[in-house]
Amino acid sequence: MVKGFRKNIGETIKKYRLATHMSQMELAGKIGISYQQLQKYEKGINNISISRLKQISEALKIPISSLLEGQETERVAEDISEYGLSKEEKTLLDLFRKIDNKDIRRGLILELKGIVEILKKK
Amino acid sequence: MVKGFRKNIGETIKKYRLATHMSQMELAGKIGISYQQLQKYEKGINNISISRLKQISEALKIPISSLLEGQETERVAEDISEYGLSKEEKTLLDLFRKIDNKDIRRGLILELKGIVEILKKK
DNA sequence: GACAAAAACAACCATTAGTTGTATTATGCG
DNA sequence: CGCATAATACAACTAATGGTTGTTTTTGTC
Repeated sequence: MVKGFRKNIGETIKKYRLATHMSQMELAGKIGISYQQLQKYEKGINNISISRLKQISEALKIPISSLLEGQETERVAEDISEYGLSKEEKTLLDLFRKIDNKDIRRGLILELKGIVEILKKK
Repeated sequence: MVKGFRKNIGETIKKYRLATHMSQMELAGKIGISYQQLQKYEKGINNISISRLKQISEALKIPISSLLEGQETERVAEDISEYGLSKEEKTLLDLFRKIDNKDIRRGLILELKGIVEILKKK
């Protein structure tokens, strides 16, 4: 699954391999697999594991990140602020902390439980 | 092969998962695999492909690089998971996160604002 | 055109990624 | 406490694929 992704990486590998004038056999030899297997990587037929990718990056003398180029998600941590809380969650917490009345806080928790309970049954 | 590497990544995944208060089931659900399979990733039993890692990083809302760089990211995750929430606050957040309906979440925030407003006037 | 070397294609096997099912361990809740 | 239920761990199995070798096709270059 997620084939397009795989293929992309394979092409990137090939690109860097050619850039250093290495044949499939050479590179494959360095990382200890058959060149036919390397072909599969480059063509996106087989999945590439992290450890494999690291070996390849070392053989090509480039950082892993170079092989991941174009793969990194753009809007990664867009709405994540400190402590791994989303803005909305932070707002919630900030408001909640302003409620100094214990009973009201308890009540709110109960209300949430109720809502969650109802939503669960749908 | 190259087991140690794999395991490290699994542990990093786990740390980030816990940091965002996600259960194995939740995260596994988001990326479309069984939670048992996720366990294997976290325990380093199964290899993790690049595409899979990307899915995971997206589900956790962190860049892939965070999962790749062993040590450095470990500490970050540690910090995240240890932010000082009271038990009550944690409960609140956990419940809030179970509400997948955006409007309901919004409504709750508004309600809190109202409550805070009223309390202020006393 | 000939000849190698490099790359593609194919068929096959061994490993494992991924599944479901069950067991165990927390975590509430009355 | 004691019971329920969520969360995690463990086991057994199967389908998929990672990886192999063998053969064909392409790509030079002399």
